Amino acid sequence: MPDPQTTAEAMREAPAQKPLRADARRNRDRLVEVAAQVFASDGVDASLEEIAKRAGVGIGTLYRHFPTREHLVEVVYRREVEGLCHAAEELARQHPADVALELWMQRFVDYIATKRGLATSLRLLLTTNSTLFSDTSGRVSGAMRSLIEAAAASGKIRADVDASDVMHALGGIYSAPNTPDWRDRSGRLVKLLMDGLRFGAKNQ
Amino acid sequence: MPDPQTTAEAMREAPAQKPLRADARRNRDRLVEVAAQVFASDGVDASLEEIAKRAGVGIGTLYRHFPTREHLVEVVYRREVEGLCHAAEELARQHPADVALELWMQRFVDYIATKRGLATSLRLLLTTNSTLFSDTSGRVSGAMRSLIEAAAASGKIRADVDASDVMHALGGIYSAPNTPDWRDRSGRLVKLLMDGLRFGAKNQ
DNA sequence: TAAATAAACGGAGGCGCCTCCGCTTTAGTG
DNA sequence: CACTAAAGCGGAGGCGCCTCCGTTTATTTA
Repeated sequence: MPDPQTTAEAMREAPAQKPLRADARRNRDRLVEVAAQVFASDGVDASLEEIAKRAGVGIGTLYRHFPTREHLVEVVYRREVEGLCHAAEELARQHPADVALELWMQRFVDYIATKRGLATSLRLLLTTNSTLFSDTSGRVSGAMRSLIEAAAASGKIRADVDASDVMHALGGIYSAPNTPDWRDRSGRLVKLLMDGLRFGAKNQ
Repeated sequence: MPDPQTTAEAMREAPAQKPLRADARRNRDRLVEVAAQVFASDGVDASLEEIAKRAGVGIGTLYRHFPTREHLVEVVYRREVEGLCHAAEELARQHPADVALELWMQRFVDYIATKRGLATSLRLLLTTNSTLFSDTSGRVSGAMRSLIEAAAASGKIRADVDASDVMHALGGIYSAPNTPDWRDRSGRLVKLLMDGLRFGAKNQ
């Protein structure tokens, strides 16, 4: 019988999946990376055979790692959300709190922009897979909350704002129609929002 | 300029579609009929080529009439709802009001049962296409309301029930798990519901 | 290092989707 | 009825999906 403590911990951390063989791990990572690019440029209905080819693996390998298109999309999506949240920490480290917040919101908006085209399929995935939804939206709003609290604590923005309100304000971007000047508009929206947040702040 | 009244009426009745040529109409009807059977037995992911073949037409013909799978599914679905509502009138004509209600509810339940397997795809279609949802649910609840009101008016069931309550009660069927004795269960549910409705009725 | 074995690879093949366009049929017109 | 234009037909063809299994490769063992 195996050491119960080790087993239990391993189970909690990585549920029942032994480490992949080196080549398998390489191929898997490569596939996710390529898929992220291809989905971004061609949409989530892009050809999986194309993705396999660009990743330099056979279609069979793709299907072994990701039994359905949705599996692959989910992994890519989670990775992107992770990147977004990681960027929040990075920006917080390298800029004054209010600037970090502004830069991050801009990046968030850009990210949403790239997802607009995929909205239908992605919405479907997010409604079907409720775990995915709660995980990712929790991560994102958590990142935003940290940035806002830090900015408020430093006195760079007013202290009386609620993170979820700001989240909703950014959400207004969704309702904007698909005009060509979309990017500019959203950029202005973020600036406007920041002005509002800075208004009446203690420290400058 | 065309006669405005004729135009307006034609527009309201059949929005901008001139009558089909005889052969086209024949093929279209045939396709819908075959599709209904095939969807029922194989699910809404059944092969469209199979449907075309069984209907004795080329795949091109199917696609001309129904540009996407969803179009075809929608037409089939509307037809079935129509059938269900028509059955309500028919039953009302041929049976005492309470019996008509009971028979119809049984039929409704059976109908839902056949749709259980398709639930995911159908739910998707119904959430995507909100017109379809409101049209059909309106039709169905209307049919039910008529039956209930007639039964209440004739004194065969109590007069203090609300049609929407009964609708909800039937909806409880959805929550039942996919056990093998599903049919029997739902049959008993309908009987139980009818007993409740008859309890304390004026006329027997 | 060599052999053994378990893990992973990859692409052929079969099937369904959907478009495109040359051919057929229908519904008017004289 | 004969003719014609418009409407409709249909299936070949190209592409993507996904499975299956013979071959290759990483890891373990001796």
